[in-house]
Amino acid sequence: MTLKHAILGLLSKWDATGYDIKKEFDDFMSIFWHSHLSQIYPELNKLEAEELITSKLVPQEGKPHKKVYSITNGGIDEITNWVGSPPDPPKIKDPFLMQVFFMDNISADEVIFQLKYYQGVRQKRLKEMKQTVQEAWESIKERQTMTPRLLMSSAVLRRGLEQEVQYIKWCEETIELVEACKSLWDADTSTESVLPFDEAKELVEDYFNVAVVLEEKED
Amino acid sequence: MTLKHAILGLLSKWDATGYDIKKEFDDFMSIFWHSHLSQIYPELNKLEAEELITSKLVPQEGKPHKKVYSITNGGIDEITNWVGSPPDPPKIKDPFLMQVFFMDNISADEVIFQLKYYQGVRQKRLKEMKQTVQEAWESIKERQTMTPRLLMSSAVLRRGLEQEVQYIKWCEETIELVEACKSLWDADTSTESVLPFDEAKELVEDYFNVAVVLEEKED
DNA sequence: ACCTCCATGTAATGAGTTACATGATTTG
DNA sequence: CAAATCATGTAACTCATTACATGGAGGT
Repeated sequence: MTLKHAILGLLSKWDATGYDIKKEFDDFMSIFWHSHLSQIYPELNKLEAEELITSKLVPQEGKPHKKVYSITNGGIDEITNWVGSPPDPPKIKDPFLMQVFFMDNISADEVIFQLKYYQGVRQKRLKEMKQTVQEAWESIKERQTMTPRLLMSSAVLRRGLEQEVQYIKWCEETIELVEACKSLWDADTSTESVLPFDEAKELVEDYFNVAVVLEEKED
Repeated sequence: MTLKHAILGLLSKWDATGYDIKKEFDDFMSIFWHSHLSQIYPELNKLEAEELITSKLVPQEGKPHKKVYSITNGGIDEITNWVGSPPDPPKIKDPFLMQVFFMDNISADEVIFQLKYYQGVRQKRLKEMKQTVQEAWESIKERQTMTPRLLMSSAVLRRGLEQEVQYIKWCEETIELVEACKSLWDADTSTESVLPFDEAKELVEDYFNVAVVLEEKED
């Protein structure tokens, strides 16, 4: 249960409504968290009951009323404590990588198509992220102020950007690998044109070595 | 609901027990999936009821009996279809990145300590992954056979490895950044030694540029 | 006219985790 | 002698997603 800390962390900075929190999740925290409004609202009520946050109703003209939450001293204690505690392991669910893992079930051409399609999806996302970061950076430069908070959130945003860049590069390299090993998919039909093992071996080893050195030579 | 497809995907390759499936998740699929036995067993029963898989009881000596599952034609259809369909977006929950995002709440020294600690955690994991991949690769070289299945799973494993390598590098670079910007944390106490904005700006821009080029110059 | 933004919630369902229950064999 | 491995499951609980409900303001 870390939605609690995602909310407390945000409220340790500014007061906010449930709606604001959701937007912050989507805009700047999507690399490590996500949640629905229908989960955020009950959680806010729970945190208020635990006296980690308080709220006040703010009526507005031409817009619905809003409930603005503030963190309490108890809430500050809770978040400070949590930030300095040993982290839980990440829980990743990446359906696309799972599809790739099982793509021997479809043809080489379809594999390439899927990889290209997903590369496009990621490229689009990278572009959006770049723009968000760019805008945030411009407003920092205008204010001429750097704080620990801005520094740490920049660090996380950079991690998100480089993750996208690398995912896109991986798609590219994997497309090339599949392209070069296409004939492996024909193993049942024609025995002739199938890639010899030693050639495939070379290709896969090179593919690994662009990203990570597997064997450190010992001599 | 993709646990279904994780199981069907595995059974499209070999027959397996619930226990085997769990091990495969932990050993080779942990980069994109994870699940508990208490979730796998009921799911297997459900898939059998849907006639996507079948089972037979195999008694063993000195070990508990086991229930070996095989995929049916219906199951093959289901997995083939799914692999070629547009993927759901990934769902990441990375509590450590979230902690980093909120680490303005603790001192610069504590931040550096946390980053170093987690870097160690990731280094350990990388080492384990390297060994798993190495062993798998050795056995492939012995068999002298390359198949689409081995190719695609290698691609996913490499993605996992490079992800770890990059995460470790990010920790390193972020430690350096925080080290250089340490005095930002003293802003309240001494107004003197605080880092001027322009210097901080330079440091952060360099930090971004090692990983990703933010602004493409247009002239 | 329709869609998106603002704003808050409840209800139902689905997915995931932890705890409980059992028990022989092998490894450190 | 304790811990891990093999092997299957149920029950209780927490967390996450989708659907439902409401409604005005402003843009295309």
